[in-house]
Amino acid sequence: MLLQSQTHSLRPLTTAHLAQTMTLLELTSAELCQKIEAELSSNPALELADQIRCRHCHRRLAQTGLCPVCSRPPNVAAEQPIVFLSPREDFRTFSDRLTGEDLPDDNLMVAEEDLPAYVLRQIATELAAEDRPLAAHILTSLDEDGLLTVTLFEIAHFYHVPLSRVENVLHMIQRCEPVGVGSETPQQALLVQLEVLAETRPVPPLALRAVREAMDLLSRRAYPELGRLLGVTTAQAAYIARFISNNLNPFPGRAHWGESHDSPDSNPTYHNPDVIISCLSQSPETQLVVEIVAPYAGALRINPLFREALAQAPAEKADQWQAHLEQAGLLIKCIQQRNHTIVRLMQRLVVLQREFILFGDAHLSPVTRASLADELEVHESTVSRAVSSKAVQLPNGRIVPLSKLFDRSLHIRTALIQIISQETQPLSDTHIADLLDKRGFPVARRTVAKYRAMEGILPARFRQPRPVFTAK
DNA sequence: CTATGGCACGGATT
DNA sequence: AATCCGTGCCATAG
Repeated sequence: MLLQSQTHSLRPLTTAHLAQTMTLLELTSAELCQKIEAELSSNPALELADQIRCRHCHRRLAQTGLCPVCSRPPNVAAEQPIVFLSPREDFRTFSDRLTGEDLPDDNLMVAEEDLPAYVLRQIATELAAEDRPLAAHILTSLDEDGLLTVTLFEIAHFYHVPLSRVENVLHMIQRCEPVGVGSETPQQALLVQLEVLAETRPVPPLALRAVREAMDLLSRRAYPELGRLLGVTTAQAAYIARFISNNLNPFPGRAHWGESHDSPDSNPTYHNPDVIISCLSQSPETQLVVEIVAPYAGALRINPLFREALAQAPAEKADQWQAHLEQAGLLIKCIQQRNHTIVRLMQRLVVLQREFILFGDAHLSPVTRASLADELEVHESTVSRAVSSKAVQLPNGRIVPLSKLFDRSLHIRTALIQIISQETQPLSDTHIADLLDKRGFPVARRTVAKYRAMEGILPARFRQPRPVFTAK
């Protein structure tokens, strides 16, 4: 049976095709990258063409010419996002991005590249080129808890730069996911986390003092003493402590991701984003740029020499070679299809969740996978597969699971958080339910309790009777 | 007596 | 078909 490698049908041709497309769709870009590499080394029919780059910005491309950002037509509606495949292989290019300068340290390469690469990617755009060695040095000096093992002074001394510059770089790093990474002590990590957390949700004012002044009491769970020190009751002290342990992590290296703060999910793969969303400008009408990380896209092809050689293949090898050829063609086609699906999906999704992407949690609209599948005219399970286990990087640098864009209750939970943060006296669940109802979120009282629990907020009677004012 | 958490059920989602 | 989520009912703590 001949392989119709020229055919560009978007519809699966064979059951094998179908099955493989399904499997590929579930893979993370990093996993796909590994799979392709495995295939490349075992299958001689497959080869890697030269990388194509944009003539202007040198971004890696899937097709020749200008990248979609550089070539974008001048007047496009803001709602229309720019979506394109970005064939970068992330962890590979980690060293690429640092080069230009000499690498300060050999152990930078393989050993613990997951966490450093993950963090570096988040700050890559803001980081001045001359600060890269500093960032690299810091990131490669982390222990498994994500804490710094060297002093800033040593680094400054090593590069002969002012301490303040190192501090600046560290500050950028600390504010990346996992928040607090690179801190020198657990205490410092907690402080950074509090700072970041306070931007998106209310934080008990005393938590800051508790961390700053009473770390030892916190770790010993000495709540009565803690209460006395802070001038509040034991119950309130316990609440603070619980808030801290629920929402903060003194060892940022053992990261959880996103906002979730449940049990230590030791998901071993740090998440390279599969999709990167950024803004073209600061204005609220900005067009969004969506990069779909698709390793080797456009660079993978069937080795023409192999195809020629096949004609004169020794008889005993002919079958095997033919199989190689078919396998390679199939893989390429499946990858194309995977990318195509993801592009279409993101294209639509970004439009639907534009508000959320730009303005944060409160603006998430509850989109279901089913409804999206319907619009795209694909099967629900296709969307499900494409969404599961992938991560997306938002313009603000946060990396969250793609499934968060399908969260049905996040916007209600943020409304709830907001209500509680503004309460002058603790409101009962029933009362909160009423308030939510007035805002257009009809939820049962019982559900309020569930949301509270999810957010690590204690029941009304354990909350502070009235806001305690502290020196900020 | 009121406010909450636990358990379990049914419908929606995956 | 399996799972998740919102909700109602009931026991319990304050």
